[in-house]
Amino acid sequence: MNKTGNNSFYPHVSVDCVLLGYNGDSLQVLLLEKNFVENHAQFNGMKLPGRLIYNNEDPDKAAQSLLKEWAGIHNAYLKQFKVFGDPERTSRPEDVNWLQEAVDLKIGRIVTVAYMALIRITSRKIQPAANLSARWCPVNEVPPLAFDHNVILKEALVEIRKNIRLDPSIIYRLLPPKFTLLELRRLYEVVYDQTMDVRNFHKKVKRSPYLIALDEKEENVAHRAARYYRFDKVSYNRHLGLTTM
Amino acid sequence: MNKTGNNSFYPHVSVDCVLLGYNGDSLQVLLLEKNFVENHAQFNGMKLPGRLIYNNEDPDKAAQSLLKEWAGIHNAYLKQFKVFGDPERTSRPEDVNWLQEAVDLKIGRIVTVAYMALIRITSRKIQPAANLSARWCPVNEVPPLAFDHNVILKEALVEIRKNIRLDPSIIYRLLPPKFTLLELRRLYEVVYDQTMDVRNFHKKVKRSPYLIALDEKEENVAHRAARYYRFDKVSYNRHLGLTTM
DNA sequence: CCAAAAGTGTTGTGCTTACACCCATGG
DNA sequence: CCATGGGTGTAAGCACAACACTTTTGG
Repeated sequence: MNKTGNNSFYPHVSVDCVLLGYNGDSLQVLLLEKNFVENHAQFNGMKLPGRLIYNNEDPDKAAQSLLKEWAGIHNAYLKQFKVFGDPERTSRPEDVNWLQEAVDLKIGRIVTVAYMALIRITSRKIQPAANLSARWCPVNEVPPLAFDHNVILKEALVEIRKNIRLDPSIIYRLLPPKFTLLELRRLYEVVYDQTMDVRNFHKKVKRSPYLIALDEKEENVAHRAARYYRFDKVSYNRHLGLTTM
Repeated sequence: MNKTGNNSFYPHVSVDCVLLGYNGDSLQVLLLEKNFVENHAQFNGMKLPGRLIYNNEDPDKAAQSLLKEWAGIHNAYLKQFKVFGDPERTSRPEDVNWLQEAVDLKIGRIVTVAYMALIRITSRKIQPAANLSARWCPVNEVPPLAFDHNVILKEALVEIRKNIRLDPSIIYRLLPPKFTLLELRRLYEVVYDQTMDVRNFHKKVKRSPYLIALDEKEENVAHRAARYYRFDKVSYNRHLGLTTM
């Protein structure tokens, strides 16, 4: 191994973003579809949103701009979680073709910084872009993706669980401002992929000073109406100061 | 912001390693001294071990090789923990000079992947290298470092505490194979920078099935001799399977 | 016998888990 | 009146924090 004077072989740097969304039912990840024709053959495949960073761009900023571009959101929870730098990660033939199509550069290799983000899926449509279409895909039904993106996704899911344990506030980003305890519990069950006891769950969350019961209840439901709650950021931050040390 | 065809402005990628060592007394970090003369002025300063990655090198491998180079060790706990990619991070004038001295390339900017490693400081000497000298420095007495290395160090210390909570086995890498509970407690106290109650500490660690009491005791100490313990990896892994899910 | 560190037990508090029934509402 | 989910309490076990004295050893 040796340094050479030829910069073009030094790695390029990209960001990739595992954008996780919740629609009140299942956890989904945003995938982009890549379609292009090469030598009269059609190539199809999906990938995570991502791109090379610009000359003078902070990777964190690049990830933020991806989030804005694809989800139209600029204040989501967004966290860098790992670098994937294996020199072979972009060398599968389909992936090489895809790269040459997308970027008009001879790319030696790409070191990518992986981010994860959490957003609430609303009715608002995801923006489609130039030659790509975006769609939400349940995390359990993700097809084989380009590059090492299946690995990146898997690691993001492990990471997000750790992060929610350390900082429960981030899970509330997946819920509307007012929510019932059933909705909250469903979300926990989806994220951790396990069922939870109703009574214990209620006791647990009611201990949290930042979960505030409202006077409002559901309306027009064919059963006893559930109370709405909201997450209070101010109380949460106060509470955090007391529990972290 | 725009892509250009000129690759030389794309970021270079480096690895930096926060190598934490314990000598039975305090937590130390390995720093390299950089000395060079420019325009008849002497430049001094310290930095974390690190370098650009080679053309076809996985950053993880690069970090491993740093570890081997500076600590002569190849099986330490070594973990990637964050990327530092602010375009301005290498632009302080002293740092620019240093870079031009060390690397005969015009460096636009460097995105660095930060690693942390834990090792036990033994009597064995740290290898000095070509134009650099290495030395251990207590983490509380670290001088201003090159680039953003003070920030990297600070984040590594936060990160290592999180990691030890999630995986206590890594703390035993800082102790000799046989150790007393006093030694173990001192280490925890140093890492978490707080004193711990002796009795509660004993109760806690004795609950761990992977901490094994030996029949050996200290010898020639001017007080009641303490029992030696050892960490058992096999029991630990068994135990882990039961507690993580 | 003194100095220095080893080693040990109890109590209260709070979190976790397991487990079953009545209540409110709309249709 | 029935189907649907809302909402609640108790007991056992375990982790955690606070707190003080006796034991062993060498000098």
